[in-house]
Amino acid sequence: MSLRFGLLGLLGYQDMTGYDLKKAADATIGGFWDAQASQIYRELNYMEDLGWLTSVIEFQTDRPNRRIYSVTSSGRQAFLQWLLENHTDKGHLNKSVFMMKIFFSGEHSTAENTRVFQQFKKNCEIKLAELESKNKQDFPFGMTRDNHPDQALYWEFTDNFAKAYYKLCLTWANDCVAALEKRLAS
Amino acid sequence: MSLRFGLLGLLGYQDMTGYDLKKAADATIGGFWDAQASQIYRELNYMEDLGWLTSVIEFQTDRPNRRIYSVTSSGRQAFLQWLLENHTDKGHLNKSVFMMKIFFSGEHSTAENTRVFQQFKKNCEIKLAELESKNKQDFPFGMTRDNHPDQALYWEFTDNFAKAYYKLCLTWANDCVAALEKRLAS
DNA sequence: TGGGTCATGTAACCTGTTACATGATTAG
DNA sequence: CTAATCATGTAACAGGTTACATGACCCA
Repeated sequence: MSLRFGLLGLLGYQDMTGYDLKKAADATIGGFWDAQASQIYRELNYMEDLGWLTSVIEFQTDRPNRRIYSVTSSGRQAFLQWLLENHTDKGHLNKSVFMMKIFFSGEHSTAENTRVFQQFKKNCEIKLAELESKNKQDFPFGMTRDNHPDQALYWEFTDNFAKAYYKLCLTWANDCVAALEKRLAS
Repeated sequence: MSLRFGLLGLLGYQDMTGYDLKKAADATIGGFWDAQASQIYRELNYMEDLGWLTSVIEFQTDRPNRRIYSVTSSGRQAFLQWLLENHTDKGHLNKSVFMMKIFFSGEHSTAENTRVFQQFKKNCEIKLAELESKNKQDFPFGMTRDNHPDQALYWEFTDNFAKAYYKLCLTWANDCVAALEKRLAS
């Protein structure tokens, strides 16, 4: 349900194809939402049925044709309403498969779990590095910070959150490893 | 798919009914997994079909009968295998409706967004308080730390993560509010 | 010549959510 | 008297995932 509105939001910045949207989503909301191409096409189709989007086909000879979507006024309205609706999602930690596994990791050996944490740390470092490098570039498809000064501050907020999150993961994992080592020693 | 294994894990500590499991899940993995009773019953049913669980009915006169589940050896095996499988979920930030809304909040007024952050902070404080108070009690249904010394350390890890997460949320929200106020002033 | 990019989709599936139903007992 | 607790479920739905299919062009 939320990817739907994410797509509407992105299309509010710029008319795009499903293919473009996949890339735009990865570059913008990708830090907290992994959008599947198949779902994007399905949502676009559905929203066009609802009258939230219209599309035109751009014919190409050397490449596949492109279906370019634009938001209608009723689509825009639906988007704004969604933004104002009461958040049922309150930003809470939820559905973390990783935490589920950690919770039950007492079934493994201490040595093995140490390795799991080390791997986890590596993943976090990769994520952090991605975020840092992404930072320097602008978003694609005309979604530059200059073009959208009112939005850019909020883009930064989500970016800051993601960075702080992965830093937290790193320090937490370090603390866990330290606790495991202490246990091994005793 | 993961609730499935969460239930298996909990039943590994203690035979229980679906009703018990709902409470046990809330008290243990509730910090990062909100389990729905209806799904619990469905999963129990499914796992019994798979042969991962067996159940006996305890007849009661004054209250509804209780169907008590126990893990079979094949269920135990499936659980252990799941634990060892490569994590596809790498603990990454994903599917955060809240972040999605923040990302697009440039459409609102600065004043309104400040209120959103204040509400968010309140929610986080409530969550933190819950975690602090939960801390002092033991888990229900015989899942005490003394009974499960090997597991208790990992229970703490997930608990620590949840606490650190909500603290991070608070400082982040404070920073956002500060940035918004700075903008209002300029 | 093989893999990546461009570009769009379908189908089946799995997981989780929401709403509803039942009905006795007990505590405030 | 009323609300909560005990206890188990069903049905419909929504949303997201995985796997697959197509086919041309371009670069190494």
